[in-house]
Amino acid sequence: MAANRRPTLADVAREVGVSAKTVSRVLNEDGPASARTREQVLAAVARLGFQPNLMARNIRVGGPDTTIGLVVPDLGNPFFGAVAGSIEDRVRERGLTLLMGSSADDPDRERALTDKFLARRVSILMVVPSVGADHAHLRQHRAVGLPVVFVDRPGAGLATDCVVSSNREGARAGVTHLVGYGHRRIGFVGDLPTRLYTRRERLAGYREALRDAGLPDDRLLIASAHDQHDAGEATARLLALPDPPTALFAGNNIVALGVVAELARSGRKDVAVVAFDDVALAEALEPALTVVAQNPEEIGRTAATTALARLDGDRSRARTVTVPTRLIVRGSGEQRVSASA
Amino acid sequence: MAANRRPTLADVAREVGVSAKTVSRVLNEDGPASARTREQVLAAVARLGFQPNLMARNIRVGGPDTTIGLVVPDLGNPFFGAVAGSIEDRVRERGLTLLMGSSADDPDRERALTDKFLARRVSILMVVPSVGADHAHLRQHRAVGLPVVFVDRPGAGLATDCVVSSNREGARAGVTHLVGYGHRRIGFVGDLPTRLYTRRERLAGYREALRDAGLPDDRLLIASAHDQHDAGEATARLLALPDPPTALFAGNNIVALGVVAELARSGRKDVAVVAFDDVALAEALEPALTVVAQNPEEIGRTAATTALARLDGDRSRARTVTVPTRLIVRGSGEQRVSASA
DNA sequence: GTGAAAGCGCTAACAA
DNA sequence: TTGTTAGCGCTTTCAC
Repeated sequence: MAANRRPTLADVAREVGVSAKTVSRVLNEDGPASARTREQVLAAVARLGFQPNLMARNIRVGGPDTTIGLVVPDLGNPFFGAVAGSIEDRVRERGLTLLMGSSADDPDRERALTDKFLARRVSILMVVPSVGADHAHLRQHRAVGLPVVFVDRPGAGLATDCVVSSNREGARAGVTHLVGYGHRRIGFVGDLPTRLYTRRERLAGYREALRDAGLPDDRLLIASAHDQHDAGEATARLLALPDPPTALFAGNNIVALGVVAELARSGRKDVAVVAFDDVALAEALEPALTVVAQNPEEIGRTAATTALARLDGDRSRARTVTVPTRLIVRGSGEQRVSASA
Repeated sequence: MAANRRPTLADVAREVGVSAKTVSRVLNEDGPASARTREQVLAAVARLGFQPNLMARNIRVGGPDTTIGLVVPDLGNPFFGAVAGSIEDRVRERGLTLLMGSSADDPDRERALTDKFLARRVSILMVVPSVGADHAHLRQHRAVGLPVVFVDRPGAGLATDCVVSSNREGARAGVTHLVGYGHRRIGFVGDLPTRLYTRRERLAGYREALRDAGLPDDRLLIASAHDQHDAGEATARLLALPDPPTALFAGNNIVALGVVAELARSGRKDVAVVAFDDVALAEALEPALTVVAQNPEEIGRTAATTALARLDGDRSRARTVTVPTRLIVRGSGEQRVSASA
């Protein structure tokens, strides 16, 4: 019960009868040390259960901490989970540890998190920027050598490295797939807010595909949803239109869940669907869900690689890397337009 | 380009013409400060873009760092993502930040992560323990006041708080559901390794349900898989048995994906299924997937609440909290046994 | 091969 | 209301 304090370097030194510096030397394999001393020190360390205080070390050494700060909108979203896992894989070999937080797409929460990360002197800062967040304040940190990377979306007010999916091209390919099966009225169910980069890009890709096909862009066919439930309702509303869509394009993984669930609920097998971002069990649906798959592992890896290069002194211009998406045709896009139209 | 050093408290103090302590006071709203001084300090802080070094502060204050270390097997698994998000939600109000890492269920990686977290003097340590990991080394830290909580599985070699799902009861309820529809040969597809706590508990629940129903426990009906792909193959093997199961129980979310995908691939609608842990789109499958849903949010919340109570001085005995599961009947468990048997 | 002293950036304790 | 001194746990620097 005695809240005994943790042993320090000095405790170990005292135990062995050497100076603190000697212990430090042994532990960091810095400078020389006699075999005998080394042995004694190591024994004492084990005996006392000494664990060096990394914060104290960092303070003295002055360099950045061996952590990497990552802000995502939602830890529970599998897409961001996959990105985070990929980042971790890539930076682990460099001894970096992940400091993570979720912003809920709230600029204030994002700012609070990045401020905390900066106060901890993270080695690298990665952010999935929230709509409305400004990142001008990060400029000074970047200037002092902190790599800042935006992930999934570009940030505002700061020119720095950025890794995104090929949202526009992907959406265009997905919608073109639907057009190819004769659909002329294709609904778009996007996420919110409408100013969200991914939403805008994917909508733009949708519109490009329509234009390519000479189809009109009917605003009535464009819906939005915050979450899976809303996406289901938006789907129902679209299908209840006087002149309803015969196909739907889902703007992200969460929306896709809602769209697919609603079609299943209402037994509408006649509506073609393509979703942006892959979802679990897509291939087990009937029909199996055709998707524009993102590559979260590659996004994470690229972001990490870019940041590490900066850490190693890469001073080249900020670049935006676009990670390709891939149309995975599984069937749901192939419902032909019925004669009713 | 000049890798100028970051401003320190002393820089701010010099800029204003006061002592470092005064700046410290203003920033921490410690002690008094004249309106004028406060104003000047704040202005200088903004002008220099000063951000206090949290590590230095922590070192001096001596308490634990305002971080919480969390080790999960896989950041990309939505179950652990949901747990992590829930923990973060709960501890954010206390100003704690998440330090996260994935162990890949490897005891060495787990140990490396916990050691790093301990070296950072985390306020709380939460671990989803890997099979084969020993946690005796954590005892001394717990003794010094560090709350240690095992999540999803009990740890070995250390009696401390633990939060788990009602694995056994849940599995039993799920299998009983299948028994209720006349199934006498029910396959179990579990995860690996077989020594995994959740695997063993769920298998035990499965066996209890069989025993309750007076059904034999046929070892041939028990399969294992590491990942989704393997689970699909295991499913195929089970169904290819001379006397195959008419129903399957999937032992976790990943296995469920494989089982369901394989049944879809082979067009086997006659096989009943119940899965442990909910999966996205379960309700959109045909038939919709009946699951024993876990409650990752509640698991995370409970783990966090328990740990915070310890931080606040709760010295009561270590307790294991079991978070209830819930059978969500959606249809896939209701395929009746065909006459062929 | 080892140690003493100084200092990293910050705050506790005591003055003034 | 403000400043001074000392020291958190560690490493750097320089001496021996």
